Amino acid sequence: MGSPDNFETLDDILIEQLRSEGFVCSLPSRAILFTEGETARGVHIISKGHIKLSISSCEGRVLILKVTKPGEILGLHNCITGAAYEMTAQTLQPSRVTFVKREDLMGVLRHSREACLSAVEQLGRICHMAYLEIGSLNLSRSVSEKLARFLLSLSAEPSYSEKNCNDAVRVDVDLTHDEIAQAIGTSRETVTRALASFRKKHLANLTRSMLLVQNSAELEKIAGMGAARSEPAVARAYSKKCGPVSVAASRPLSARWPAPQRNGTRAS
Amino acid sequence: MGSPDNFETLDDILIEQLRSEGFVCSLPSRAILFTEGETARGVHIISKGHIKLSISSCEGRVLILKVTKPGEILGLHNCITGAAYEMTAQTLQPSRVTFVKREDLMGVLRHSREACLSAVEQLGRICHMAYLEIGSLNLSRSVSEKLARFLLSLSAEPSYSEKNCNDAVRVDVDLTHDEIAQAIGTSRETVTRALASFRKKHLANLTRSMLLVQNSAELEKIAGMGAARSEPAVARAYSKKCGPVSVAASRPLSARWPAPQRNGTRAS
DNA sequence: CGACGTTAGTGATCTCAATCACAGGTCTTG
DNA sequence: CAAGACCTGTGATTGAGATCACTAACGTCG
Repeated sequence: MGSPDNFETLDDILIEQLRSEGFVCSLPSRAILFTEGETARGVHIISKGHIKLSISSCEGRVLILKVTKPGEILGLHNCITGAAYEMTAQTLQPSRVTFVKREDLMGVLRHSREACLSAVEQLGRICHMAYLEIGSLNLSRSVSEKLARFLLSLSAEPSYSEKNCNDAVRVDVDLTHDEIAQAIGTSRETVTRALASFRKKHLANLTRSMLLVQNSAELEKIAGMGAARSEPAVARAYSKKCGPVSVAASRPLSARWPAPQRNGTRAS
Repeated sequence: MGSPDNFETLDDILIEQLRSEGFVCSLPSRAILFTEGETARGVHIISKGHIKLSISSCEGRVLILKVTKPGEILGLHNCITGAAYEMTAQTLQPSRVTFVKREDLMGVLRHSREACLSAVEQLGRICHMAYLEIGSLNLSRSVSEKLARFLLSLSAEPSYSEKNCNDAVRVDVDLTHDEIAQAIGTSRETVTRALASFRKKHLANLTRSMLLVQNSAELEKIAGMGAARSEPAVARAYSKKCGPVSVAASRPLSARWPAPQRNGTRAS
C-alpha cells in the first residue's frame, strides 16, 4: 500500500530513555538475571555480553529460546502485564546489564508518547519473532531440518558471522552440542550425528565453537526454506469445505471472501 | 513489590477506540481473513464467531496456534511492525469482524496516549501467551501429555465450558481429531488412539464436538502440571559451570549474582 | 432414499530419534 | 602433572509415533 509509515526513528527511543533511568550491573559468566516463575521487578537492557533465554519443564528438559545480543531489552512484556517470567535468563559471558525498575519503566511509558510508541514497536517485533519461532520449531519433520535452520540462523546473525571469500561463512558460537540440542529440541547425540553428517557432505563444519557454513544453498534446501510457503498448506486448509481453491498468489486477499473489507457490508 | 500498578482499566480502550474507526464485515464459515506471507493492511477485531489461527510449512503440515474468541484483536503486531503475517486466520463459524485500516490504527496510537498504553498491554499479553505456547508445545515428551494439556485448556475456557455436578466439565468443541492433531503437533491417528485411551481410563470423553472432562486431576498429572516448575531444571542449567547450587526457592533472585541490582555497581 | 464426502476407529509396519553405554579428547584446577 | 569434569564421537537397542491401508459411522445433499 502507501508509505511504509513505520516508526523507524522511534526504534530505540524507549531504550535510550530507559538507560538514563536504570543502574548498570556487571555480571560474571553464567549469572542468572531472572528465572521462570518470578515476578518481574523491572527490565534488563543488555549492554555487553550474550544472554541465554531458556524455558524448562518440570522434568528438567530445557528449551533454549534464543541467545540475545547487546542492545536488546528483556522482560518488557512481563513488566507491563505483570505476568511472571516464562523463561530464565543467564549470561554466557561476563556481561553488562542496565536494570530499570518497573515503576520507572511505567513512568517513562506514561509520560513520553514516543517511548510508548517505541515500546509498542518493540513488543510487536518480539511477538513476531515468537511466532516465527513457534513455526520454526514445530513444523519440521526431521532433526536435520531443524539443525540446518538453526545453523543458518546463526550464520545470518551479522554480529557473529564473518563472511569469507567463496560463499563460506565463519561464525563464532560458544554453544555446546548439548545446548544446540536444547535449542532445537532434540538430544545431544542426535546433534553430534547430524553435524557429522553435514560435515561429511561438506555443508557445514562445527568444531569447538567455530562454525563454518560451506554450502548454505544446500543447507537451506534441507531446512525446507526458499520454496513458496503459503501456497500448498493454505490450499489444503481452505479446500476442506469449500472445494479446491485456485490460489491466486498475485492477488493475496481479495475475492476470497464474499464480503472483503474494501466494501465491507456494514452490519446493523 | 508495591502496588500492582497495572493499566487495568486501559485493558480494552484500544479496542473501544478502534471499533468506531473500522467497518464491520459479516463472514461465512471457513472464510479466510488473511494468510501467511501477506502484508497486514489493518487489524481485525472479532465481534462474533471463532477464528482459527494456524501456521503452515511448505510441505503442507499445519500447526493450529489457537482458536480466538470474540473480543480479540488479530494482526496488531503485524500492522505495527510492518512484518508479514506469520499465520493464517480462518473463521470456524459465520462470524462478524471489524476491520480497521492500518493508517487509522496508527493514527489512534499516535493521538491517544491511553490507546497506546492499551496497545502496549495487549501486545504484552500476546507475547506472554506466545511464549507459554512455545513452552507447552516443545517441552513435552509424549503425545498424551500434550493432548491432556490441550483438553484442559479447552475446559478452562469459560466461554466454551459448562461445569457439571460432580467435577465433570462439558465443553463444546467443534474441532475434528485432525484439527486437534494439528493443534498439538501430531497425527490424526495418534489423537484418536490417545483419546480412546483417555476414554478407557474415564479421564475424558470426546464424542463429536462434545468433550466431557471427567477426571481433571488425573489429566493434570498426565499433563505434567502442578509440580514445582523451575526448581530442578534451573538447577541443572546453572550447575553446569558453577557447581551444585543450593536453590533457595523462597529467595528468588538475590544473592545469586555477585552484584544484585539493589546496589548495582555503577559502571563507568 | 442411495451416493458421496467427511470423520472416526484400528491393525500392521517402519522409521527416526531417544536412550544407554562407553571411549577418547580437551579443558580446568589443585 | 595428575585428576577430574566436561565435551565429543559412535555403536547398539528400543520405543513412540508417523504412515499406510482399510472399514465403519455419520451427515448432507442431490
